[in-house]
Amino acid sequence: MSANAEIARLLDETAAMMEVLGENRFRVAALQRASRVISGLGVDLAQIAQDREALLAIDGVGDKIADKIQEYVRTGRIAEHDEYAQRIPSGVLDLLGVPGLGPKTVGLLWREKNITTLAGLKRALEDGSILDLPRMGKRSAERIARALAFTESSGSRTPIGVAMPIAESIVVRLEASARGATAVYAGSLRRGRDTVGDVDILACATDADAVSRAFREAPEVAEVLAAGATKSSVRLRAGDTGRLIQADLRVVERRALGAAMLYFTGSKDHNVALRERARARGLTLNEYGLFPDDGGPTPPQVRGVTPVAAKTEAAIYSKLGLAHIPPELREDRGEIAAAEAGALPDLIEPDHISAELHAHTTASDGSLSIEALAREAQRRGFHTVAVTDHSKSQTVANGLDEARLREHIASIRAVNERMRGVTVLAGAEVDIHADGSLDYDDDTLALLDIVVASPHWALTQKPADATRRLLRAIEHPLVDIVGHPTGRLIGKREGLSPDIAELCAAAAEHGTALEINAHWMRLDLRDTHVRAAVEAGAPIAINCDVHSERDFDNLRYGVMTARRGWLPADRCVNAWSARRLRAWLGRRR
DNA sequence: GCCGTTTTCGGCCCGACTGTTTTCAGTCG
Repeated sequence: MSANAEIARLLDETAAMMEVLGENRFRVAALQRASRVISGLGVDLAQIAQDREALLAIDGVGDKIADKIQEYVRTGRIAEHDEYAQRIPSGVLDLLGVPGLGPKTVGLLWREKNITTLAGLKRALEDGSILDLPRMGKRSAERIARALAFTESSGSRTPIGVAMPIAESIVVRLEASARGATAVYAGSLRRGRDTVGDVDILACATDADAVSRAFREAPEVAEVLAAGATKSSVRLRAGDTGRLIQADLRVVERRALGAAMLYFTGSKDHNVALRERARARGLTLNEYGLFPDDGGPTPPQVRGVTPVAAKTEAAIYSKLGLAHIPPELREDRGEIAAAEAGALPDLIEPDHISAELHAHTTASDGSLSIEALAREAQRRGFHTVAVTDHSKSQTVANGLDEARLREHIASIRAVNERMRGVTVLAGAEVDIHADGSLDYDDDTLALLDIVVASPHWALTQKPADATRRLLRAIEHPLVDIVGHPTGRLIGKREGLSPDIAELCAAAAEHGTALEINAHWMRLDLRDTHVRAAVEAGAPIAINCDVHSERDFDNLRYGVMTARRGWLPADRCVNAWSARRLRAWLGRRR
């Protein structure tokens, strides 16, 4: 695990322990904020820890947290974390992971009933002893029991590729449920995060009740958690995955849809920053609109105060003196300052993509023939598609040895001769061995139009080894793209933790593209890595790693990840004209 | 514990819903 991830985890755990102990909530919030900022940081804290000014320049990092970062880099520990860990059994923090159990209840469970593990909680629910606690009735106990079952079955976050189709089908159903109804999804899904905690839906309709009913009575609903006049929460069965995912619906007034979208899209940190900005301008912002701050005793919308802006997000940003900020950027990572300065990036969009540069055919583990692949690429409006089947070491994927590769290249060239309107490139996805050497020799690589080099195994190497390995591939004169550089699988495999800054600098120097693999199980590079690559000046590829026709549909997840990394279109090789792409591929051949 | 166009102290975003209460605490986003 990288230093950043570990420091973020220790700070977050410290905050959780402080919360259970009932300590000052602002100190807790400060640690949580620092943890979030650090986990999304592009630079490696281990590299800059000596530079105190650089640490203090990080949002949310002050003297105390800078001390903790330096302490961690020096000793591998944070003493304050250890002290709290002495006072609280570790299982108590697991209890906080159960939805509906907050620090107060967890603290009570621990102190009053000595419940310090999920198993202990389960026993107390079964034997009814949990009912001894103050404010703990039968209904609360039942709610906790269901929440516990939920965490055990599918407690972790859901990949965007699973959640997005669910959200889209809910939107369609709600819009059909009442005349003139409008529905949109918000939350981290709209921001394009690689995983989501839940699905947030907003709806407007004259018949709010009909929309709410349609939401709660949908066939996928396994359980209704809340059913208010404007807010409903349910747990849904997520397709055939066997897991459950929470979905929340808010029914809002059409005239305040923009304010609601802003509020429910988040992120939390972005919203807090916007509210602080509003306050500094004598305004107050909530999910009903941007209002003059008249210091009234009740919320302005309750008193019929006319909002300064509410209907659209753009109007609210405008009244706050900001350009409209695309959802993918709303993470409080400098987007507000950029919007104020008119310096937001000209972000890439799905329509900009006109080449797929990582695709497999039946020659290795794909399901399409070369020709079927080419036709599908053409149908999607692409000017170029690269056939990049696996190299010889990928025996499980039917990787090609040199002899088969030569035949394959001839077949690709033959198809390319026949096709009109789309260029089919002869390429390969070549394994990067653990030491950074490649799976084909240079003479073989020189036969190809394009080389994607990817790590597929030895994905538990030490960070320094991984950095050396990937650097060697980036510096290789015949490598055009490094595919899914860390090899992570979301929720399943952490993958490599190379020094991203070093890789990006080398990629910029050698003109080698780093790939965002658009498959929703990978999304690797991840958003923060893309941001580092953009800042370093490295080219980026967004590829679908096509194995079947449907894989092309994953492009949108890759593009959302790119946007989260502030990627402008002209830095993405897949968005270049055929001519520019050819010139780049020919630069060293 | 952070932070500053209200600035080095004294604030720190705001509302919906539930359950167990008779007016509100806890949780969530």
